[in-house]
Amino acid sequence: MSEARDRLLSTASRLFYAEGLHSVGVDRVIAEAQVTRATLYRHFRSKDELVVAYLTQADEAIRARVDAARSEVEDPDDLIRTVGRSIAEDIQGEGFRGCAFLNAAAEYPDPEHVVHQAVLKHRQWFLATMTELFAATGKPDSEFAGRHFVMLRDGAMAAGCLTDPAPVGETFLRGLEGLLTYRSNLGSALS
Amino acid sequence: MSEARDRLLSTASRLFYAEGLHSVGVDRVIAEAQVTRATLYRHFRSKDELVVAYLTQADEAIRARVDAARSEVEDPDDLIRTVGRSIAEDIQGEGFRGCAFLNAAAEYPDPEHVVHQAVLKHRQWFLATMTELFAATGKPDSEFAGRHFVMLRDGAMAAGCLTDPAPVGETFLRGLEGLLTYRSNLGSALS
DNA sequence: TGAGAGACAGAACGATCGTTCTACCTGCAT
DNA sequence: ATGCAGGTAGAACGATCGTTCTGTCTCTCA
Repeated sequence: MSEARDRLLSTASRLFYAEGLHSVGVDRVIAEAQVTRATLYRHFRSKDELVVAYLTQADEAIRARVDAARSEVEDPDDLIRTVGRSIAEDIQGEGFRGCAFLNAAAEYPDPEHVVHQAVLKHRQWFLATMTELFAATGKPDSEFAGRHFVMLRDGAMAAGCLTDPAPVGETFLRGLEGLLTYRSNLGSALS
Repeated sequence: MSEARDRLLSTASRLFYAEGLHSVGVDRVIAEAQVTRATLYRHFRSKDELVVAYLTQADEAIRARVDAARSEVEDPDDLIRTVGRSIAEDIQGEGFRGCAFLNAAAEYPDPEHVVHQAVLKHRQWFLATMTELFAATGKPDSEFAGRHFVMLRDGAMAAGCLTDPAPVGETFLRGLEGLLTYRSNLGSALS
């Protein structure tokens, strides 16, 4: 859409992710985006809506990456590994500050709040998607595997910005490999 | 110490944990603790210090629980299971709102900030302690096992307040059992 | 040519933030 | 008896919060 809107959203995303949602006020955003207050409120009804737009953008970026991996990798196990490696790379990347959604949920604990609900929506999609990927391996109990994967991911994302990210990424990938190995010894799903 | 200080700290803990650090102002705290502003600032130099006191109290409570388990359970594997069950119970408990430390880190990303450092201190202790417990099993690679345990815990704590806690707790305990099984098939540590 | 949308500038709103202040009262220890 | 620590009460500080407002200027498209 508008060029000012893009600058607004990308600036807000950068600041929100790096410094937190409540810590960054609209004054900071409009100053660094070089936009006036009126412009912000023309494109976003409120700060909450700006936060939701930030999370929506992050959600779409992740979906796009998973979809890309899906179309590039055929083998179900390798596809899961690809997603896992992508996560491990994120953790090691410059300026990594944890999961944008987990951080947002920590700041907006009220389940009724729009921001909190945006987090839930993303997480529901991600869990369902990972469960699908595990189901595609033909092994049983993909529900548990999906939850296990997400749990490892959440832990890795949370710890990755609190300690040296290298061993965190390594532990995550090794844990994932353990899960895949465990499942490789299972019989095929009956249903 | 003082009776007003206790009321202050317990009220602050309840509000901070339930609603977040930045969302709860000092006005809320003093109102619900039925204490005046001057009383708060007699006992705590600033709000930051009150937050640190809240985290310190939580840290001590967790250390006490681990120490209690340590003196009650002899078998190393069972001791780890006991700590794991304690975490799973927390997640299922009334009013669970995630890990107080992970939530605090999300709100205070600056590594130099006293609150952030209180989080790091607690996590260093916890990781070191769990690594010790795994080392006590006599199996090798306790470093990885400790990191793996903490990663599962972090993921479980993060997800436990975002979805139905029952399957989260189940997944966590099943993942932990998988880790213990994997290690039971390892040879004894050489060093 | 003229209308309307989008961005500009900037003042101002009431509310809340964390913090400091003066002043008075009480209970306990020296 | 005196002093002081710890509590009460309440006003006030400057700063920042998110939001709304009145204007003006500049494009684009009918």
